Amino acid sequence: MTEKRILDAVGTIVERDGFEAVGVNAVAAASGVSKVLIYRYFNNVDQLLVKYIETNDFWLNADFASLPCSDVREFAKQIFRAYIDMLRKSPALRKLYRWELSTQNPAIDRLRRMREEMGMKIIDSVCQQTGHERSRVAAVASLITASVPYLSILSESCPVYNSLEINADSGWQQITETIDYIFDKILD
Amino acid sequence: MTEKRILDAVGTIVERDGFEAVGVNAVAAASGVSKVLIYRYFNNVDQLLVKYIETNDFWLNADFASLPCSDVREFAKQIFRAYIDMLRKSPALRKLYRWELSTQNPAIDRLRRMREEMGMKIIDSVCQQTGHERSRVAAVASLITASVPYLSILSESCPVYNSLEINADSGWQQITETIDYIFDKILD
DNA sequence: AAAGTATGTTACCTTTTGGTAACAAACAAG
DNA sequence: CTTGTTTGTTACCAAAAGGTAACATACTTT
Repeated sequence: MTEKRILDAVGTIVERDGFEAVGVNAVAAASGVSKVLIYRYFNNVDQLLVKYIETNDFWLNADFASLPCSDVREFAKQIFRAYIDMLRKSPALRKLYRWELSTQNPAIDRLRRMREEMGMKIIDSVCQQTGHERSRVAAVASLITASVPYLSILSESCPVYNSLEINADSGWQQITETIDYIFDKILD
Repeated sequence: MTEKRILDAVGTIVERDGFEAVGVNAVAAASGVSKVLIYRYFNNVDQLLVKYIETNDFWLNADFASLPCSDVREFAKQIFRAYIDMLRKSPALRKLYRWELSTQNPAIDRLRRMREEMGMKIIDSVCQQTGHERSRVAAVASLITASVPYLSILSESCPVYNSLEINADSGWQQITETIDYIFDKILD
């Protein structure tokens, strides 16, 4: 129960200030639990964060497998839509992506492996069913999947990017439509 | 002269550990200059960073205007190539882009305004000469210009992304080719 | 009832952070 | 010569960081 209170406090801090702000003192203050107990339950802050990431398992929550998959092209579009939705509605996920860019640890490595695995699976199936080059499909997928976290993180402090309102639905609708368009044009 | 030593030290720290690591103590240690002098020359760390950004003026250094601009499509491709090159070869620029995602201050605002202005100018000319919708062109440009900093930052700690070797020339060649390809397909 | 283990609190420690006061020397201008 | 400004050093301060020792309480287990 105390353990849960600590992890909940981590969640609160992450959503508000990001993973960078998670320290023993901050967590102790936010949870009302003594510092010493944090060290007893989790050995140090790193392992606390690992536990937080694992319990909120970011990539297991992303069950793209459940999407309707009639057409491959449509399936890919759906995946990107789900990806955008997740990042747009979850501050914690945005913070995770931001944190990744300046930190390295086992939890992040694991997430990357899962992401890589999932990505390859999708790219493989797209190639198989459309007959396109793997390298081309991989590059397109990378460009899109990389831009989405960047723009969603940026939107928190920069409302407009190249005239796109990235902090509003309208901007993301434009982005979604353009991703669809690229897919229609590229995977012809 | 002392001023230069301080700014140089900032550069060293930024390239190695990023803007987040620039503090009075760190700069004093790296430059061999007393803390007090840092406060005398620049009033605080924020203004020191502003000065550093302004002297290394990141967006004035990016003179895309000097590129050969026969065909618009070719011009756009050249710009993206230059953009990728800059980000790939300058650790400081990568660190700036990373820093931007978690900080807000006047210097960053200014950079964003310049970026926005330059972006709009290019997008305008592309639209004008190809007859494409502004919103579509803006969205494509945003997707690409957002993915490049993300992937280049990521490459420092994650060598492979969707099977692309983003920490090697080969991966970026693939990306460059695909950007060209997208342009040829989209700006038909 | 006694021993042992899990749970919690208080109080302390060191290091590093940003920031300043006070004093010393160098040098130009009256 | 002396006044004032620039340039610099030493030494200090308070706050916040990560981290631990020691003690108290409670709940099992034999």
